[in-house]
Amino acid sequence: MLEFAILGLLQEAPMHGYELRKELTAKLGAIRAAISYGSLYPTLRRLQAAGWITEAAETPATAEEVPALTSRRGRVVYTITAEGKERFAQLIAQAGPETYDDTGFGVHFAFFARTDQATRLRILEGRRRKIEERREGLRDVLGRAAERLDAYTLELQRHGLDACEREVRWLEELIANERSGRAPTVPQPGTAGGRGENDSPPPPGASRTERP
Amino acid sequence: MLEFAILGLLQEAPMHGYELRKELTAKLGAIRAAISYGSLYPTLRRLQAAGWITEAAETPATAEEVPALTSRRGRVVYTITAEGKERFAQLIAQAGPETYDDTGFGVHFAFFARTDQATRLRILEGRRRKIEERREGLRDVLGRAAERLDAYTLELQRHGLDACEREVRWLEELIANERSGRAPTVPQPGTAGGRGENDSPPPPGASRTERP
DNA sequence: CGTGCGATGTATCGGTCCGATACATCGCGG
DNA sequence: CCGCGATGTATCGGACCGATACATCGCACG
Repeated sequence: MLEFAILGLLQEAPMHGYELRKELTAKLGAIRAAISYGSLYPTLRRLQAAGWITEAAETPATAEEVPALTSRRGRVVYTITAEGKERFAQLIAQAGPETYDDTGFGVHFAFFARTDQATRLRILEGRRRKIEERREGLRDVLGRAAERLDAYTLELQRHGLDACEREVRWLEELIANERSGRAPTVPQPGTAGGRGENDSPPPPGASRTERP
Repeated sequence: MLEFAILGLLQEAPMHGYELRKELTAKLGAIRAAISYGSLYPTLRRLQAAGWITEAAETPATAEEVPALTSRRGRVVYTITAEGKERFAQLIAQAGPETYDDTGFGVHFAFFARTDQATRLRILEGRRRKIEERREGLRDVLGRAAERLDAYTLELQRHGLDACEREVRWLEELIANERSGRAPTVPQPGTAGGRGENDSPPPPGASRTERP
């Protein structure tokens, strides 16, 4: 999952670790708290070993002076390679069952702008199916096993069931929008600034591995 | 987290691993998919090593016959010890920051029937604070950084923000109920059977480590 | 009559990710 | 001038997951 997110982000610009974490947190803030460095740095090393990103120590370019004095620990800037872009495209195309769990779906959704329409539709429907199954499970428990559980546990299930129903409705809307070929619309310009002119998704069919 | 859940469940009845997993899945179905055996069995071993549970091979009692023939691999039944109950009570009393993340809160909430009212209140308020912070973070991103993000990412944040607002409202209700000393009421007797006579929480102050 | 398949049941292994921790530099306000 | 918060890189132990292996039981289907 982290691998996917990093490859996706680095296609927008080269970054160093700290920056990567901040961008990741901003982009995925809705689904996970904050990426730990304990996962980030090992993953970066793994990606580099696989040849999907390259690591370049940041030197002040044309400054051969002050060579060893204090030896400022340079920031390490990571850049995605052509193989890395291929890998990212491949990860999108695969979209196995882990794509439908909470985290996996969220991360994939966050990079829908780099995903072709057919795959977007497939992922949305896979997620919907999964949530529907969870919903049925909760309904079963609330219906059949209700007397075996205490009031708090039941309340938790009820809240979970509500969230499931809500998400299914949300997914239905997104799927309908997707089928009609439109970008996700802004239904409520209500509270926070509903400025509408955002990136529109790439035209369906275009591969779109270059950054804008 | 798993440790806490296992100790909580085993206070209702001794169980073997498979059963434990099923009960765990039923009780926590709203917050996590299913506990993996890859976590369950090592945790059971850890709990046993710490002396919080005991392990007993299930023998057919008064049946010394058929001693070695086919040697049916007996199920292993786990029982909580007095130290285990103490440990559980201690885990409830601590309630650190990890109690407020999604999983931690869910698990603790599922065992609110074994938690005293003061702690329930503390956990609910801690959770509310945490969700409010997440909500503010999402509002910031949607307000300030909106033009830097694509339409899909924004839609994800909007959905996340909605979920936060919803959860805060839910928590407010629970907190109000808790302060008024009532068990969680059933607001909607709508769809699934709203049978009301469940466990009521233990009287505040009572230690309540015995099973009913 | 057998045979295969789904439920029950215990268990390990590799890998991902988190939380705590350590350490260093920089700019700014007190 | 001193501390403190932001920036920045990095490791370590531990929790948990997903895949896998293996064994028994009962029942439905041929």
